[in-house]
Amino acid sequence: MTRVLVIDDEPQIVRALVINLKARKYEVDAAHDGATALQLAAARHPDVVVLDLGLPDLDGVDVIKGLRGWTRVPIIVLSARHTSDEKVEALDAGADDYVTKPFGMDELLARLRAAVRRAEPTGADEDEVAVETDEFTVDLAAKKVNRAGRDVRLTPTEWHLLEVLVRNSGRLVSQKQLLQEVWGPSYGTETNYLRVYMAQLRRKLESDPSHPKHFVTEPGMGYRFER
Amino acid sequence: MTRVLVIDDEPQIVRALVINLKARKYEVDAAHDGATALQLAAARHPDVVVLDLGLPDLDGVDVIKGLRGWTRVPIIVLSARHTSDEKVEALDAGADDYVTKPFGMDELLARLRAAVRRAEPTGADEDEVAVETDEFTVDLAAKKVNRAGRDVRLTPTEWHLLEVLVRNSGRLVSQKQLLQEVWGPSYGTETNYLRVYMAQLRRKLESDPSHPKHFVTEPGMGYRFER
DNA sequence: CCGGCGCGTCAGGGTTCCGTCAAAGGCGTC
DNA sequence: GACGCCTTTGACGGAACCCTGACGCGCCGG
Repeated sequence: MTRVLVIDDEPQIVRALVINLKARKYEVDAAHDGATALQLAAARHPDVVVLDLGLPDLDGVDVIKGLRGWTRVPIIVLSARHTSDEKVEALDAGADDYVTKPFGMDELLARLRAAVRRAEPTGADEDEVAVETDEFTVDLAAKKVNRAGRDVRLTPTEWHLLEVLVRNSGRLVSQKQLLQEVWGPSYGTETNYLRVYMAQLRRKLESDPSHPKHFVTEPGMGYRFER
Repeated sequence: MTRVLVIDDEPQIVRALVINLKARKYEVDAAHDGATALQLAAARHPDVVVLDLGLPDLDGVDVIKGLRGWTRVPIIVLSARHTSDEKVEALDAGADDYVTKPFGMDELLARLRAAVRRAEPTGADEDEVAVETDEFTVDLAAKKVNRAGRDVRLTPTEWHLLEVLVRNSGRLVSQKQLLQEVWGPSYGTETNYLRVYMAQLRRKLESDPSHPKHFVTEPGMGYRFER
């Protein structure tokens, strides 16, 4: 059964969604603030998330980023804001769709079906939450890196970079893709950023930073994380 | 480079889209009716499709179905119709997103980025991701070549050349086509480049580089990859 | 028999790309 | 306002890569 996580602070909207979804044989969890939402998502692993941007505790975009840190679950954003900027920001943060309130229930359900459908065949959203190497462990959900029993402190940018590499474990990630995912879609040529932060990651995580085993450089193409 | 197929019968909309997309380094094809659209999609394998529903020849939904018959390429629908029914129908037919006209260019571009982003890591718009021979394995998604259990390091040019040959596995690829795909459209006669890099590929991948089994020369014509 | 052509091989030199270090700029906290 | 942390930027040596020219070989036609 498809599991949906609904995040909204307005009870009547939550109720309407829950009723409609349950009637269509979805399994539904609901949260009314960002913190419980992130917690619920980690615990329940929903197949799709419906997220209202106007939450009491966290900014909606931060919720998106929090989710995108460790999962590719489809996120459909609900919002009362019609401005283009809001939409662009949410979509670039990692949302899959953006629906403005008031919305038609039929349309939302159709968008939800579309989101679930295209997520399906990739198979396991259960792409591990923790990745281990012989030297350190990366916990994507908890946003923690452990090395020799001690937690390693990473800056936000370091963590974001690590995240992208680990999520594509084994695959080559092009410099452009790294730049755009970490620094934003308007970046793509500032390869010096990559050099600096890759050096910092290696210094913090590799046992011999000048001869990296896990963060491999492919000259002229990009970087690759090997466990 | 990301390839976009724009389908719309209104010239001014097509022009606006093409200009904006090209300015952002997308490669753009355009069609003004459904028949040529389907043809172009098959020939060019776009990474994302922008489709206007009001076409002169075919119904928009039929175009969606025609595409969905053989590809999972993201489809973003443009339409002047605001009714819920239209949206539901298009989305359930296989569209990924639905934008009503008039639309904000920023928003459309953001939705386009979102569509491309989530389609990316699954890798294969192509059928096969990994190609095996008796001596080595080419993983097109991870950009990895494995031979006798060990990863083979390829330079960007070597990899690019290998990619073109493997994607045309079994077929003869002309020297001109190889040169243009790897070195750019303005090349076509510099066959010495091919000789050098083909030699390097064979040295790295063939068990007997001077008697190649997989990278076959067709004198005067081009090269062929045989698995 | 010999010259031309296409292909494979090799090695050098110019250029690009990467790792490293250091310092300046931005931002929030105390 | 001073401090600390993080990000951005610039500079430099060294490595990796790409282009280039030269040479040898086999094939074919003159």
